[in-house]
Amino acid sequence: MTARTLGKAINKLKESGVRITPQRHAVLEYLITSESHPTADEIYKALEGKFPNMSVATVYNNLRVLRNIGLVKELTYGDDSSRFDCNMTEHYHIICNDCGKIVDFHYPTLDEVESLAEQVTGFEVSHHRMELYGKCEDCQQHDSQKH
Amino acid sequence: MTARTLGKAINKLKESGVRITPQRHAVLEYLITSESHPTADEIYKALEGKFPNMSVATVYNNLRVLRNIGLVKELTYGDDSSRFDCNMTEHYHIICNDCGKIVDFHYPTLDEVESLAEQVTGFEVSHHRMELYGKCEDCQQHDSQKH
DNA sequence: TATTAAATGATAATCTTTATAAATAGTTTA
DNA sequence: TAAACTATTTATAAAGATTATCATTTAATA
Repeated sequence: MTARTLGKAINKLKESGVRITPQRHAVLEYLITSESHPTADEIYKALEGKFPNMSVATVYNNLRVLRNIGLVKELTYGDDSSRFDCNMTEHYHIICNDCGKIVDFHYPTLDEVESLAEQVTGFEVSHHRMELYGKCEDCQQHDSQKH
Repeated sequence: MTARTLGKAINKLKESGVRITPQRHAVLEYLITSESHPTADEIYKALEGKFPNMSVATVYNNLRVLRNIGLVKELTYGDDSSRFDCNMTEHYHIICNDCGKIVDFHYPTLDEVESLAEQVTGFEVSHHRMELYGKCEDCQQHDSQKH
């Protein structure tokens, strides 16, 4: 399944006229196979075995390229590093306040909020972002074990 | 009205056992009177007339204190500087992609999303954030004038 | 007013991300 | 296939926001 996804993604790269370098391929592959939402640094560290000479800038460059093509979404949270998400089906995220885990959360897109906002504010709405925050099940268990 | 708000805020500071220094008072006052959502640096620059010796660190320190007490909300957006919001009534924000303007947008809190997320993910949800993005009326006009 | 803990100011440090520029390597074309 | 053309990579410096450190100052209160 991920192999197929990777193939599709690479086709999209080719169509966009983007060169497929080993480093780029590896970044993309890592994003697709890892089920997580890694930071640029995590990707960098994960690939330094294969590419001991790879620069951090290369990771950032490739993430920007992938994002511009629309293969990757960048999740930004204040000071912390951005995280990158390769799952392009529409979904929201829920984030653990304690351990930082990010879990996908499917919910119908909030179109009605967007249309109301257009009426009220006069903006032309392009998109929205929403995240939920809370405590994940693991951290809830850790808590209950302490008491 | 803002005078009253400022008074209330200062009472809350006193109750919390937080000292009211001239700098802290000025930061709070600026946040309340300015209808905008300033960055730390904007506050710093706005107050350097009154406090030529004030350190940027002082602005950050005070913003952290005010946030911890619950008088101020920090709005974080990736790389860009955080913005600080003193309007503690529940509301969302809509942000202009072109000029960065942030406008308050009132909408009933999305409680049903939170409760559904709890069921689906097993998280204990504490809160959520949502922002809308688009083009504000000013920037729409600028565009139409160009064509 | 004297005391004491908290806050300030100056500065250095940290951390993420971007810019720069020379070297390298895909891709295209002859 | 080899040469040529660029995009990409690498290494490094730089930028920008925020935090840490620590000596100095100051607000609160007894």
